[in-house]
Parts: sequence; C-alpha cells; structure tokens
Amino acid sequence: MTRIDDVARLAGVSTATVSRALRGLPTVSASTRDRVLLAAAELGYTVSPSASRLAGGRTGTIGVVVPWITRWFFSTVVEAAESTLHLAGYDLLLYTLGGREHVRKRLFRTADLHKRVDAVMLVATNVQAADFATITRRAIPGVTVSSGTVVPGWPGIRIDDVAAARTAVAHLLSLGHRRVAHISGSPTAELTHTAHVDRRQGYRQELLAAGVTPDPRLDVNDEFTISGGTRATEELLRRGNIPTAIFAACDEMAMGAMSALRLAGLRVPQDVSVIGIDDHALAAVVGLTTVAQPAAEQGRLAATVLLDQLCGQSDESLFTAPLILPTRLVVRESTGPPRGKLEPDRLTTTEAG
Amino acid sequence: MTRIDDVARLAGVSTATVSRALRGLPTVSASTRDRVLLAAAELGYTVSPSASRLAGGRTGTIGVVVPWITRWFFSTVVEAAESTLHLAGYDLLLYTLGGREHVRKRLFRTADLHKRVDAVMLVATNVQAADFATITRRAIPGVTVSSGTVVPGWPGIRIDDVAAARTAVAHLLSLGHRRVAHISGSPTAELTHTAHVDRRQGYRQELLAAGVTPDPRLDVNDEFTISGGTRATEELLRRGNIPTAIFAACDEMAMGAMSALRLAGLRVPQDVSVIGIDDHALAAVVGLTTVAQPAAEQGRLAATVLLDQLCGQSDESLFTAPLILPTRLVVRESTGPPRGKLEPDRLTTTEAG
DNA sequence: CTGAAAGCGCTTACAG
DNA sequence: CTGAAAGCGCTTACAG
Repeated sequence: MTRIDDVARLAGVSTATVSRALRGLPTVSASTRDRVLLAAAELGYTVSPSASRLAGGRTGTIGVVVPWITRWFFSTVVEAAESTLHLAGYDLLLYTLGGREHVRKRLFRTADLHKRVDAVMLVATNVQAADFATITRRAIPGVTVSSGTVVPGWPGIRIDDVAAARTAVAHLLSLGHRRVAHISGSPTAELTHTAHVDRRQGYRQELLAAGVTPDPRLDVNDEFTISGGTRATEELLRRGNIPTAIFAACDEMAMGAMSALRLAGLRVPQDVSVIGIDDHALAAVVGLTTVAQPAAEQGRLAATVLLDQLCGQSDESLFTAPLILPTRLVVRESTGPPRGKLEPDRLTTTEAG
Repeated sequence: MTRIDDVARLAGVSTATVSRALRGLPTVSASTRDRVLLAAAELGYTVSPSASRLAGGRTGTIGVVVPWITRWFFSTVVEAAESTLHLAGYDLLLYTLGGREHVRKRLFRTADLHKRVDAVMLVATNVQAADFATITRRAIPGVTVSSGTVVPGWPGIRIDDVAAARTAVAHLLSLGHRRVAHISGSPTAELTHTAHVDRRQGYRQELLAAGVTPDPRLDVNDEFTISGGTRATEELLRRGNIPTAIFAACDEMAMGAMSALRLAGLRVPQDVSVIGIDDHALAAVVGLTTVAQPAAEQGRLAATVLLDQLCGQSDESLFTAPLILPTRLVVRESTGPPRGKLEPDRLTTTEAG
C-alpha cells in the first residue's frame, strides 16, 4: 500500500507538504499543490484514516443513534442525514439501540463513542441527566432530533408533538367525535424517546379544551409499530364501549388500527375514524388521514447543523431553543363524521343504501 | 484522557501486558489479568480505536452498503445485521448509495473502503468485473446479500428470485388468470441491483411454461417504490387492454398498484388481482398476497458469515455457491379468480349482488 | 511557503 | 508469562 512518503518522494517535497496539499490547506503554493496532487493520483494514494485520526485527533466520522431503523421516521431521517454527511466527506457510524437500554448507557457513560466520532446525532434518543456530565466534560458536539430532553450545548431539531396531537384531535372533534380513543407508545417499550408522552398530553389537552373528559379506558399503550397498533386496537375493542374515532400516535400504529378494525368487521371511517401522525409513505395508499411531519428535512437539517458546528460556524440561536419544524393536517379517507351524526341506524349505512 | 501507560503504571506491568490482558489474549496469567482489568476499570480506561487500528491493522468496523435505507427490505437487513455485529463488538459504517453510481465506484475503485473497514457487506449492490480486481488484490473479506453477481471469494446470501417470481405467477395462473401484467424496477433506476432482472425472467418463464406468450405491453418498469408501483400501474391502465392480474416485483410496488387501481375505480381482487414479493410489514394490513422472503434472517446470516470469516473459521461450502434461503407463498385478499371466470358481467359483481 | 522532527497511543515480533 | 523497543502512517507545532 502506498504511503505518504511515496507521494512525497515522487513529488519531491516533504511529507508535511503532502499532508497540507492533500487537505487543501492554504499555506501551499499552487505549483507545489499541483505536483503533489498529480503524484498522489499517479500512485493511487489515499490517506490512511487510522493514522490521520491518531495524529490529527479528528475521526471524520459522525455517530448516528436511532432506536430502530425499520421504522419509517427513523429510516427517513437517517437516509437524509447520510447523504448530507457523505457529501461533506464524513462517514456515518450507525447505532441502533433496539430497545437495549444497556447499549445506550454504555454509549454515553464511557468515552467509547467520543473516541470514534467527531460528533453525535441522537434521533429520538433521550439522554439522562447523568449522561450530560459525560457529554459536557468531553465537549463533543451533537444535535438531537425529535428528542424529549434538551442537551445543554446541543441544538435540537423537532416538531411540536403536543401541537401535532392537538391538531389531530381537533380534526376529529370538528367532525363531531366525542368518544375519541388514543393509542400510543408504552412507557416501557419506548424508553428511548418521549414523543408518546407529548402526544398523549396534546390529546388530553385538546379534549379538555373542548369540554370532553379523557376516558382512561379509551387510552391504550403498545409499541410504535403496526402490530402495536393492532394489539392496542384489539384491546380497545375488548374493553367494549367502542370509540367513534381513534387518534394513533404515529401512522404505523394507525395502520395497525385500521387493520384490526377491518378484521373486527368495523368500517373506516363509517364506524370508526382513524388519524395518525407522520405522513408515512404508505399513508396515501391506505387513505390514512394524518398530521404530516417533515422527516427527511429533520435529518438533512440535523446533519447541516452538525457540520456547521464542526466548522465552528453555528448559528448561535440554535443553542438557545430547539428548532421547531411545522406540521400540517392531511385529510384523506380514514376520517369522517361519527355514525350517529349522519346515519343513526347502522342498517341504512351499507353501501347499497 | 487516560492512556494505556496510566493503566500499566497503576497495575505495575508493561503496556504490552495491558494490551494483551484487555484483549483477553491467553498468554496472560490470571492474577495479572485481574490486576489489569481492575486498574482499567478504576481509571475508566477504554482503548483508543485510532491508535489500536494503526498499530494492529484491524478497524473493528464493518462497512455495510445498501442502495437505500428507507425501503423495507434494506432497513430490515441492516437492523438484523447491526445487532449481530454490535453484539460481536464491531461497529457498522453505513453507506447508502441512493442511486449515486459515482459513490459506488469510488467505494470500490480506490483503497478508501479497505482502509476503513475489516470487511464489507453488500446488500443488493452489484459489483462490476472491474471491481473484482480491486477487491481481490486487497483481499478484503465480504459477503453479498441479494446480489446478482457472484464476487469471487465472497459468500452470497440470497433467495432464488427466478423461483420466487415463478411462484407468484403460478399462483395467478392457478386462479385462472391469463392476462398477467408485470411491474418491476427499471434498468436505469435500479442500477445497483438485479433482482428485477431475475424476477422478470421468472415471470416470463412461468407464463411460457403455461403456454401464455408474455405481452410486452403488460410489462412496465419503474422504481422499486410505492410511487413507482403507482406510476407503473397508471401506465398499464393508460395502455388499455387492462390485465386481470398484476405481479409486482416487490410489495412496495404492489401496494402502489393497489392504490392506483382503487383510484381508477377498479376493485382488488374482483377486477384486478395483485401479488408481490417480500411480505412487507404492511402486507398483512392491506391484505396483500405475496411471496415472503426472510429479510431479517438474510441480514443476521450475512453478519454471522462475515464474523466467521474474520475469525478464520468459515464453512468452506459457502464459497462454492450462494446460500439460497426459502421463500413461501402467503395468500391474502388481493388475489382471486379473474372476473370472467365467476361473474361474466361486471354489473352482477357489485356488493349488493 | 516549506521541512525536520516529535508525537499521536496503541500492537507486535523478539528476546527472555 | 512478561517487557523493551520498534513501528504503524500520519499531523502539527516549530523554525526558517
């Protein structure tokens, strides 16, 4: 394998000059730079990352931490972040926690992560107060996406989960629904993020504002997945006193709900309306009404903010408050007025009617 | 930051012994090992990856290359591979090509990748003959998942795409369909992988075996995505002479097809049957009949095979032929007999009938 | 603008 | 089983 000395010899300069020329430092004359680049190209030389890291102290790598990668929001964020980071010449080290709390702990409590990456992007991954110390002491730059906690010194990119939930519930209320159920992530299964906490709060706030007392029997927890939505909905049906509408905390749960309702012989939206949050790629296919959030944009922005920090040219306002991206209601076919409002008798609502 | 000398001093041994003890080499006495581990724990010492890599020549990192991460198959493979690799102490460097052919080229043609990772996992990423030389010369271990080409010296994990397609088409034929359309990836949009080539071949083979001549007007290319499936189906409808069944090369395209058909006022399966390949997490939700392939298992197996190679204890049979995992037909609600077979008159097929 | 030299923090023959 | 020493391949003050 060719090394920097080979290039230096061929170009007739020192290794220090090769190093400078290859990295585009301004302290190299144009003619020298050209000679070095030519020599490097001729030898097919690329710098050894290990040596460069050890000597230079920079890894050229960003660590991206996600709870999962198979869920729509996370994969979309990562894909957008990845292309931005690679374009800037950074590598992406992927950590999927997968509910393994000990992995998260090890990541933050030891110097491990810090020695592998120049900066960290935490997606829907909460950091506990005990971790702040580690992060701050090592002064590692970072950014959070869709995170419940604010990490001191790290910008945050997110949507307003409370407001998004209120928008969803307001839509159902405006259609005339009063028995509105909520299915959301469970505190134990979603340890790493807190979107479900905020969304539940928004659900309750909006109901209360409309004079509706939240009914705990209409509030079920499960995983933020399709099957989680299915199970939660089955539980709702099992409890009896079926709601006229279900607000699912994410589109994947909403789709699971639609599936469970259909299996139970209930029609969406004639018997039960369903709304989610996300605007998943499949939401349009299944006609799901939802509150859209810009996932790719959050990934792209987070990567950009991180790169700016590494260049030392961050917008200071980012450090004072999280950057909140807008959400918007997308009405499709899964929501409509409650049955009683239009057709009091189930029999008159068949397709033949 | 504490270094290896700090640990050595505290434990009263040389840095060489610390290095050996920490890596669990057998040439260290139990009592010495304990003393070293205790000292390391007390100082909160973790090895510097950069230094370790430079000195040892190993990176402890696996490069995983995927065309996209937002598609079901790829995210499922990566998530399974990730947990297996991290469990074994390896980091995962993610490269998402995103249709950027130049990224793939740079990755293989230069020594770049080789200097960052110990081994490579290529998911649905083809390698051209010109790349073989680079890979072989550098003798970097690797494994391919769902790859069309066989890389000399690398095991391959995959399904039999031709057979999977034939299973799908055979199901449609057995229901009585003769006008069977195919929607699949386009040669230009899916440069990196070749599943669409094999699946198209299986489609044609099965039709021909049944005495049906493939009609090029029923064969449309687009992206392996939901919207690709939607566009391809719209194109089919635009061409007129609507098929009684559509075989989509993947579930995402199939779901796009279902969506386009519904929008056009056609019912699935009464007017048009739809079948895919994958068994996407949402297939059950939308009632999609499909040929299931084990995505997570392919990721897990590929990671295991790679780790075995790095330990030098690979099963030799893996290098002689790709490991083919089984697929199986999962019949749901999106396929049924063609209309003519049961109900010759469209009017008699309404729900009221 | 350029070079000589130290140093980044480990691992690995080699010798014992 | 253990240690002294070389070396991995760069980058970075420092000096000029």
